[in-house]
Amino acid sequence: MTFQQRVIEITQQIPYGKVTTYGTVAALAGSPRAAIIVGQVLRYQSQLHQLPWQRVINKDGYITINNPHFPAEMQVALLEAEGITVEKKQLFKVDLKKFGWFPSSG
DNA sequence: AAGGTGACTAACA
DNA sequence: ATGTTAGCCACCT
Repeated sequence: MTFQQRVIEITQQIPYGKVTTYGTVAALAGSPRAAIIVGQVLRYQSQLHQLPWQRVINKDGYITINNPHFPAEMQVALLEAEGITVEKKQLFKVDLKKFGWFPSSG
């Protein structure tokens, strides 16, 4: 079981209408300091595994995606389609207190 | 197999 | 509040 496989499984467990952070996924996958790797995994595997990659954002609630094929605007659209409020006037910020999914801390 | 990369995060300033 | 720096570590080639 590789880190990558764990990331994929955990991402698939994020409930519809909720979001979590790269750091949280990394921690659940067993490497709390490998948050940046979570992003790499999603970048390479999101299409192949049809992952809900849009539900993973950074710890401050901001969308920091950097993938030409999946721009931030697309991620915002996908999140809003799930009923998640995105503050477009504040760098695409999501309220983690309201929409965050943190199984290990709650 | 070794090295470059970066969808992160915590410190600093 | 913004901008830079360092540490991180598994991804890919």
